Amino acid sequence: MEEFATISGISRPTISKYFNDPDSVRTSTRQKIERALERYDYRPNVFAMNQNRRTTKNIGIVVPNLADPFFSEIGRRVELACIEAGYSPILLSSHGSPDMERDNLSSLRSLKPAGVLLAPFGRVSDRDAVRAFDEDFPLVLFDANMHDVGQAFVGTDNDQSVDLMVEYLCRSGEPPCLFEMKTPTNPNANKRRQAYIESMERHGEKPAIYQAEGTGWNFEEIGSIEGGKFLARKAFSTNTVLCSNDRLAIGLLSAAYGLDLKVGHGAGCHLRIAGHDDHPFSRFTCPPLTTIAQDYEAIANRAVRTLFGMMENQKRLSAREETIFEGRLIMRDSA
Amino acid sequence: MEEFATISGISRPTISKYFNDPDSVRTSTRQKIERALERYDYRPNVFAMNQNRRTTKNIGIVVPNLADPFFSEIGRRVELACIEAGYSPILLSSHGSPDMERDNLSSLRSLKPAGVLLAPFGRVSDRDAVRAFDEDFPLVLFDANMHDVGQAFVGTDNDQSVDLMVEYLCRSGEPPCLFEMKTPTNPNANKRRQAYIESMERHGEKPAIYQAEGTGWNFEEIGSIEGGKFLARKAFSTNTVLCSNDRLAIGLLSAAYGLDLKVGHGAGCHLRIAGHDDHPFSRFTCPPLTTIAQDYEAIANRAVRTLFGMMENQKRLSAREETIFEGRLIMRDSA
DNA sequence: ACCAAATTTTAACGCGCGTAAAAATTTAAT
DNA sequence: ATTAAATTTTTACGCGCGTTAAAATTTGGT
Repeated sequence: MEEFATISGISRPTISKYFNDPDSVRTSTRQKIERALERYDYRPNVFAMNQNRRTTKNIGIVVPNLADPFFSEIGRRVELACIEAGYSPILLSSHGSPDMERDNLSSLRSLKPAGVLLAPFGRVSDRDAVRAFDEDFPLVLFDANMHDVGQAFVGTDNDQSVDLMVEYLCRSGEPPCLFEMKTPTNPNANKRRQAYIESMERHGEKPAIYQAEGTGWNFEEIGSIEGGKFLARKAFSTNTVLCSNDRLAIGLLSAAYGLDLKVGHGAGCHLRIAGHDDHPFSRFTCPPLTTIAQDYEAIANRAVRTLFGMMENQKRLSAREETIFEGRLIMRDSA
Repeated sequence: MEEFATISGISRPTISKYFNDPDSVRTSTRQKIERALERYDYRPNVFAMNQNRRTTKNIGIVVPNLADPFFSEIGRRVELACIEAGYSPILLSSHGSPDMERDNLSSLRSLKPAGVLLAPFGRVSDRDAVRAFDEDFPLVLFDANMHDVGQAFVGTDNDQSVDLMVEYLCRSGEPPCLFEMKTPTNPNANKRRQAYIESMERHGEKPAIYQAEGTGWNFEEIGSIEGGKFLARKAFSTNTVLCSNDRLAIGLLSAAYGLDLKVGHGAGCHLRIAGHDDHPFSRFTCPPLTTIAQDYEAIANRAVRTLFGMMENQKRLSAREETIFEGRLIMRDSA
């Protein structure tokens, strides 16, 4: 920067000021700098900049698992929303491990982020670590809530969305049973189970829950193998299976196909299968998957807006802010 | 660090040495430090560390589009391989835009990465930017090659893999036509087309290529809509369609399902569909997709190994090193 | 041409750490 | 106990930039 200051004929502090905000210097000097910039490709070191700035333009984004298209999709949107606002997002995946979530938060500290968007694991997250982080930085949770942690939460209303799906399934055929993992990896699974039970009872139906063995993030495989066992044994009590998420549903669709069970809501179909989340590939399953669409765009935008709002008002929000968007029913052919 | 040095009773340079390599200090002092560490949660600022170190532990990883499961899968493996080796990978997605690829490389510079793994866009990458980066840092290309750029390339042998698939399809039924995008986003598409043509000629068959309109990264949608048009018009010259990649194939499967065309290699099937890449979800399509498996694990590991090798031998490799792994034929039900 | 306001320059310090050189200390070996 | 080798401490500088305060300059208005 010293060098560049010399050859551009401007003092270093002014150059520094320019890079901090080009409009903060006189037009004539700005032009001088920009002309020098063309001849001499100089770019300030962003980390050295951040070392002294009280506030950086860095935004941390942490998701549980980028290999899950749901998170890669919502992560992508959040990232783009930050870029659009002139910030430098850094997207970190915890690779399915709460330990790495802690590590990620920890390494974000050195970045001095202006704010952080976290989709936590939920109950298995390191509560103390998240809370400690929350003390030091503006923190917005999304997708999965954690009681009393983070200044704000943005997500989907599982009660509403599950109820909507149950309502539709009841109206259009047999009431659904629920297919989920016994020890769910997805942090929203518990809420959905609860929502399913309550909704069924409201509809005067008896809840029936089928839980797949297996742990980890290979939901399709679990859905296919464990769900296939239920199908083969004809264990499901109804012909309508609501899956806790689309990836399980995709696995179950695959198992049904292998067993020559025709899935769909039309005549001659053996089975209806519905999912939740509107996974990017759900439109292309065979048959296309009836599911609940989470409003990715709205969640991403609101989470980012909320964070930016917190960043502007220096001090913490007076009250924790929870925003939940309604899910939309996407009727396709599978149910 | 000054503070921590004081309370641990050790001088700052020694503390610094400890964090650089715990084994470089005497056992007794290491224990003192570690005991102090327990009482006083101190962690050095990694970016301040990197500011002066001639060599950091940072590894940059750049992929074209994390929303594509192929890249999120291989990115994930590369990332984990780096972590395992004690490095700090940072995974960047170019969101489908060559401009952002340039930006990503540019912002990686400030990180002073010990090395970078890049899956470039190929022809549409900013050749000069990549080459300039290559001058300054150890750079390994993977997935897509760029002529004479990067010190090494690791990928899949498209000639071999496509030939293998063509061979199988010819032996087991009608020879395949090729379904691809007219202006392919995937950097390997051109190689695969060429490989298809040559392989067909070697087998004494006439190549037939069908190109879908549309640009961007929504391959499934393009495969479904454009591929569906070909199917509806019965335009494909054979009953066997080799898709340039699995995502197109997934779209085409979906279109076939919608048209009530039974896909598979068994009796009573109208159509065979094959893909390429062994996309993480190809096992769960209906029917499961016959495809070519790229050896993700081998590619990821070799790319990382190669990079580490380059990082150890300070100077550049004498010759550019290209490693290509063979694809494996995965026979499932779709073809 | 003169003055106040706006801007830039000069000079200097700080961030959180790496690193180098010389001096002091500890350790291991004879 | 002596000595040499290994480590640690002291001291000081540097990285690439932000930031501040005072001094110098430029600008706009009249």
